[in-house]
Amino acid sequence: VKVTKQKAAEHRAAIVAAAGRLFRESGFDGVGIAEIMRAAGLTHGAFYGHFASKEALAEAACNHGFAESRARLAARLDGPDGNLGRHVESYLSERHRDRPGRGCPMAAYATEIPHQHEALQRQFAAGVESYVDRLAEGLPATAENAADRRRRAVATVAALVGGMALARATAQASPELSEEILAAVRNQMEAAEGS
Amino acid sequence: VKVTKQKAAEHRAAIVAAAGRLFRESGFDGVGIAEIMRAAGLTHGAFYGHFASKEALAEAACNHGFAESRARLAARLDGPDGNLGRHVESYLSERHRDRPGRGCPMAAYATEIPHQHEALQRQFAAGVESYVDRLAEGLPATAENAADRRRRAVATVAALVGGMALARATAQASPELSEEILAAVRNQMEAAEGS
DNA sequence: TGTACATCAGTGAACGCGCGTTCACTGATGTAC
DNA sequence: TGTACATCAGTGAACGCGCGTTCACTGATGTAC
Repeated sequence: VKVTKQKAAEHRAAIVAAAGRLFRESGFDGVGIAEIMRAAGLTHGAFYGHFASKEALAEAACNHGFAESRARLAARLDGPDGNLGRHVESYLSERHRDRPGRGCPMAAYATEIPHQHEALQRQFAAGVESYVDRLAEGLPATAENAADRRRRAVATVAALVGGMALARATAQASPELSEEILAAVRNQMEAAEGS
Repeated sequence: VKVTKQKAAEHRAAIVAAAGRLFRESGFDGVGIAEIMRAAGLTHGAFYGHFASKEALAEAACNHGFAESRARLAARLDGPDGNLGRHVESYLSERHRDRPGRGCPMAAYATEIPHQHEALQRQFAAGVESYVDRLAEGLPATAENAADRRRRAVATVAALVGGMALARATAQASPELSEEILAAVRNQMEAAEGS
């Protein structure tokens, strides 16, 4: 059942996309190859024609997720009347909270990364680095120097990721607390930007 | 091989303690019953005399971890010259980063919680709630009203948890980035407290 | 206080299921002529 | 341009391992007399 080279390439992309979504929704260890392949419209046997292992797929999916995430960040910072506040609003939204499969890889993976293999940890660290870089670029250029902007970018990312991770962790058991977390971090970011 | 009722109670406590450490180090799905029981000095067969399931143990371990964590928080806020800054320093330390097994359950578990069973999600949410409550109590009482203090407490927890989770996730692959994250969040908290 | 016996915490083998991975096979693709 | 054939993406059964859970058994505990 050989298929066109183009079809095969599309299949590979579909596998990465499905894995990216499912891994973010259920964790690396919470989804199996069979489920991912089903979501990609194939059977599990075809998997090893595209990737050497589940680990290799996790790396590709992580990488792809960060690329998407950076693109969204860039669009919000650079778009018409784009700015940091706009990004904060959509990052700390209920929509983002409730759709982890399409959201930030940091908020989805953070606490699992230390338990994963080294190559994936490197992918993740590179993703964080690139995300911070992009955010630092987008910060309003005030009198502060580059090092200060970088510090602010890092601290902002930490607050966003922590807020989203906790909002998701509490969403089911305590929707009020979850909402409160999102609002409190949004509020804090506004205050910090104002100062 | 029946043992004293007291011994049995000690065994149960040892199981919870071992589970609390191992779950925080490797995640709920990253450690098996056998490993936990070995760490507690017993064999795996004895487990079901103490707990109904691995899920039930996870709940007990989560609960216990939050209790420890709250006690530490209270000690740092109330102790001699204790204050928020003191807590921030030790929370965002390399020592805390490198010993997740004895550290904050939120920073250890946050992104795994949504994939776990409902009872555990409730335990976790209750733990977050109690941690926030305790921190809000410890905030310097300025002119701001109770709602403002609560918001600040929530935002502070989010920044601490996000910072620690990201510092851990990047520690292996990029120690510089990991250290930078801890420093940036510490810096931001000082600035916020100063204002 | 001493003795007989029921209780029950702990042991270790075994079960069953899920999941990552392998493999023999299929049949469409794309190339050599 | 048409035909024969090697290639190789995809299929689905099967393997092997780890892990949560069960169970028959052991022997010390603690209770009834």
